[in-house]
Amino acid sequence: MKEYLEYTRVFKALGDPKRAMIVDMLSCGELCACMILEKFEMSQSTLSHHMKLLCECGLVRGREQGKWTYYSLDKDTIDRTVQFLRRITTDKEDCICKEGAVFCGGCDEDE
Amino acid sequence: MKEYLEYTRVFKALGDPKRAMIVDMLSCGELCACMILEKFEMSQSTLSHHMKLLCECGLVRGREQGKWTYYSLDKDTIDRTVQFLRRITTDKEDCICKEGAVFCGGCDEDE
DNA sequence: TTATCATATTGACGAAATTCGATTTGGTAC
DNA sequence: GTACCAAATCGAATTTCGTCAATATGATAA
Repeated sequence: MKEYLEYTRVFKALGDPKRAMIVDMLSCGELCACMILEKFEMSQSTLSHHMKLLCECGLVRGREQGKWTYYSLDKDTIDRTVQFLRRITTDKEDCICKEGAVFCGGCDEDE
Repeated sequence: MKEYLEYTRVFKALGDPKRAMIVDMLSCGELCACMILEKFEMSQSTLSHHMKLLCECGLVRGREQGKWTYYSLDKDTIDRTVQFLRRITTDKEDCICKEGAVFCGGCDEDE
């Protein structure tokens, strides 16, 4: 259950087009905030907010150096997120659909 | 650009824990709405709303039969979403970070 | 037809997200 | 020290989201 919350935060972060584009930009390597800001029509405070969200869910790491902050992707979080997505979309023995009473008598009888 | 919108809708759909759980439940096969409803503490209208979102982004397909609606995962959408996630997080030649002027003079000079 | 059942839709509400301008923080340069 | 720059934070306006009760739709059963 805690696992769902962990990864749905990542998905929520990727659920905004501008944040997905920021992730894409970072795929080639570390960038400082000002470089990212140049590519988008948004205020500095808005970008900072997006970067905070991306960092909080674990997708991105920030490294402060002097007055700049450099951002890069956390490949480990990405790998685990892909694995989670694969897991919840693949048939498996311990699926939550098999826990407890999931039967709907009406449906079974009338089908 | 249109691609970002297409897949961020999928991520947004996966960004809610209950919807992620619904996807997980469907991973073992088709289920009717009433079966899913039994597993969650939410009203029928709320579930219907979630199912609509999951269908609209392409993750889930609905099949109406009599008075029931059966839902199942769209594996193709899932595969393409995983590929998209891999693409935007992997170093590549045609990355958007290489388009146009992305330089931040100040950063380069002072670093 | 009338009743009933499964699901979808509508309308309303509070909570959360997105955005910006203004300000603050903390580092660098003079 | 002061001035300046990059980034974070704050406060407020607007939009979107998640939720429910009530109602509508549409199929089946009697």
